[in-house]
Amino acid sequence: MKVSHRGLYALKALIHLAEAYDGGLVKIHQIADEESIPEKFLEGILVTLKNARIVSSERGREGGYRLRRPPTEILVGDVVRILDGPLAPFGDAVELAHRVRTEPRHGGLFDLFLDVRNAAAAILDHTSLADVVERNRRVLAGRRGKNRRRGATSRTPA
Amino acid sequence: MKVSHRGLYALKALIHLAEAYDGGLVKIHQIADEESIPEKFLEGILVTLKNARIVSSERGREGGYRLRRPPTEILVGDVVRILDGPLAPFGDAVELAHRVRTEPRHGGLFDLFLDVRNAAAAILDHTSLADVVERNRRVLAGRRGKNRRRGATSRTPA
DNA sequence: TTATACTCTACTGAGTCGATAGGAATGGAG
DNA sequence: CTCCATTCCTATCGACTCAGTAGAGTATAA
Repeated sequence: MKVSHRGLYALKALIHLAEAYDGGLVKIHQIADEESIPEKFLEGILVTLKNARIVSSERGREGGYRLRRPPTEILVGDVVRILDGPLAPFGDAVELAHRVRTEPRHGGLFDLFLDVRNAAAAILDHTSLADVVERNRRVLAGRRGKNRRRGATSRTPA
Repeated sequence: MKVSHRGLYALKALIHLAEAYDGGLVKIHQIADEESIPEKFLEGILVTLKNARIVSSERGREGGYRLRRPPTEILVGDVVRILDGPLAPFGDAVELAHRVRTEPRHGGLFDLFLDVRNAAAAILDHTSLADVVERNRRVLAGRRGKNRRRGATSRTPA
């Protein structure tokens, strides 16, 4: 699995929107400015996220973008898949499972890749935008405790 | 992290050499044939592996390739890094650690990526070619037990 | 000396990636 | 109704990577 600049920009933009979730619409220009993302490039990324129903938009003078669901319900794994494809290091989970069965001499190799993709999925599919925002704060505030908070609905510190 | 066809071919060729480890030299032609890899393409891959000191070669009539170290001492993680670069989903471990510290608004995001790369490394750096050969056999022979056998050098569980 | 095998360099055609340009559609403000 | 800020769409660009090929060069055993 590889995360491109596009994918990184998308995540940064979504984190921005997550932080502004209760504040209504946010304009592309503002996101691009504060996150140092080329504005025209971000345009295309947001359209992709809109088609994937992650964000919604309104046009015209008072337009802008907002998250379509609360930040606790948008998983990093989904975003990565939309922008950069499957989490697996080679092909996708279905193809890997297939090759485990059909390539007699190398079943174990693809099975190993499947383990890697499952390990990545275990992390990214259990981390929501809200979790990342929380983690940003934690890292910023000294980050002594190498705590692993899990779950889309995580709330409590400690 | 992304494993290219090149990386996959390399691993298949190395597994081939691991199985023939006690049998002396193996010719490119033979590997290419039995593993269905374009011969000229495999040529270049093996030179890369030779420069990385994973395999050694001898020229001339009775030439060929062999592993430079026993299959228990060659880790899949090393091979992937040689052919396809760092295991991290973005940049490498050093860059990620640096950005955790220097991007105040998104430290948590890069910290998350670091978790993913560590999860991948925990698997691939504890699996040797010998482990993969063993796993191939296991998968081939029914593969009921979803056992995780670890490498001769393995130390910590994930 | 010759056949066989590895070595090296260069190249190609297709595709991806980050980024930009220019305009069309939309909707609020005056 | 007209302006204008904003999202939306398409097209293009240059640089780069990737899978694969071509061909000449070098070492070695028989």
